[in-house]
Amino acid sequence: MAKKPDLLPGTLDMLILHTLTRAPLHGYGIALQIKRLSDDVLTVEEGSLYPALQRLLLQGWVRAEWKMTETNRRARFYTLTAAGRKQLGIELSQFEQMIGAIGRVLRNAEEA
Amino acid sequence: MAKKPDLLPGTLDMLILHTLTRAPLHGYGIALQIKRLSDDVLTVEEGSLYPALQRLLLQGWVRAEWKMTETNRRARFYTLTAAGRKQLGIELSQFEQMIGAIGRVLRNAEEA
DNA sequence: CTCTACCCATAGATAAACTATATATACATC
DNA sequence: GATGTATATATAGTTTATCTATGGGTAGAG
Repeated sequence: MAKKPDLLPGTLDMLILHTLTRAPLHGYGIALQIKRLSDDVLTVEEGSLYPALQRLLLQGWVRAEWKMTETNRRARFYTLTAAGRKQLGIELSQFEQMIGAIGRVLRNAEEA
Repeated sequence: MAKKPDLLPGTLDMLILHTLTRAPLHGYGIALQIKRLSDDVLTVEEGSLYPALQRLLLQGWVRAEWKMTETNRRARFYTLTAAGRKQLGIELSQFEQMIGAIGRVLRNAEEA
């Protein structure tokens, strides 16, 4: 019926950083977790995920190391840095501000 | 301290369509209203606004006519069409679904 | 006659996300 | 030993939305 965007643009970095607050994870695991926690509403495509992780690395918000998974596969595990944790806080508060502002606009409804 | 995006990408069309549910408005008025209702959090730049209005026209979600404003100026007034109203409904429900999904992901907090 | 607020519009840059593709391994099943 | 599926990373190329910067123009106040 309607095209479904996979994500709300501008929120991916925040979601990834948040996902890493619990424990280090590899890219594939991050994508899976976001998908599952969102009840399949949010889907992180590979072509969005890996460039995003490169961005976060470059900014110093995460660091990465190659390890073996529980299922015995090579994977790159990402860990949130102190700077990343701070950045997450910034992004969360900006996001909430935006959502609040959009809510105020939308609540100004068509006259009763 | 942090760069402030003017809008959440992907939400502008929805905001414009919603603004027109009350009454026809010209572009400048739409931008002002969004800014004011959001307490200056959301700023619709002209370079975003007018291309967005062209998109909406092309999709048949609004129609436009030149009129004079109360302040005696030429302006293009946009009116929501039936299709636009329907589209607004679709975008609102998708937006709410997204916000809900993001909320579920973010609520999965760092272990206590 | 100058300044400010009002009004429209587009070209070009930037950035984020998507599609498509490539590579590769572990393990189960046939 | 072949085949398939789920796991895992990565990039090239496209699309699209938004922003920056710029251009034009008018009404009315001072």
